[in-house]
Amino acid sequence: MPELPEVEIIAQGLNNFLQGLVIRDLTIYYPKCIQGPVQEYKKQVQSKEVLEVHRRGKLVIMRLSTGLNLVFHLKMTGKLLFFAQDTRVDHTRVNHTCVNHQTRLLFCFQPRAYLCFQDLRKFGYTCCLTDQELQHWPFYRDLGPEPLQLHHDDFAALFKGRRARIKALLLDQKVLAGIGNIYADESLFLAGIHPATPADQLKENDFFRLLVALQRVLRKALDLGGSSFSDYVNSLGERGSFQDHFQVYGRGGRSCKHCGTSLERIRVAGRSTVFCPRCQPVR
DNA sequence: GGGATTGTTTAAAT
DNA sequence: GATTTAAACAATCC
Repeated sequence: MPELPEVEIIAQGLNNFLQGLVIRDLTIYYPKCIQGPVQEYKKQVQSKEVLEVHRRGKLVIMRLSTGLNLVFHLKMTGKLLFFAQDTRVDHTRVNHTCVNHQTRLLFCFQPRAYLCFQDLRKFGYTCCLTDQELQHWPFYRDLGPEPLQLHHDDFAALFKGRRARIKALLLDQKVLAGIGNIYADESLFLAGIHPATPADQLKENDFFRLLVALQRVLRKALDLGGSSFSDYVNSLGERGSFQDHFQVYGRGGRSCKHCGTSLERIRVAGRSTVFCPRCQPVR
């Protein structure tokens, strides 16, 4: 469930730790997490230097020397953990935080350090793409704008003439990049907008409040180290605390922190959706 | 063992 | 054709 704030924190951490390091070895425990030919992936990353690590949408992108990009999508339960040089590595994969039963990949760097890709659910994946391949990859190419770098004029335009429910569009990575179930529900609550409202029924003022709410929620989550209600941890294995500030997500049936009304749980765009019928009325 | 979990893709419907 | 919705899929936990 890492969404924009969690992926951003991971990418920033890895940028600090991995910049300038050279990939010396890669151990593959679960080949299916690699998209494309596995041996080619291994060959491509071998001896490459990490130039920089950043986030785009929910993707972690590690820029390597000679124009290659190591891309990760963490999906629900993916983790990217950094281990410094003095970490003991247990290749038997038993009861060890660095290499355990969740471990799918282990990168070994020079100077000695490790990057461990763990993923309980095995939905996460990685691929190695040239700059050109990355630009032409449909998922990457079609990503919508970054919510934190968006101006109010451009925001309303994203929804112009669209009848789909506002939450479905917030979750659509082609409309807006990086938003998932948590931050969609939380920002709609803060903006006082019912998640099932057709986008074309919203007024200019609604879009203004929605972008303010969205950016406020994302920034607060970033400040608090992300949401760790399940298994998210940053690149050092540390939990965030934004889950302690959820207003609606995962709180169906409990009372609204603002007005006391019982929060409702419905399905929108195939996903569990919680909202306050009083603070977010249908209009 | 069925249901819930989620982000994304694909197919079907409008 | 474009847009929208629903179903399918990945694997695991409870």
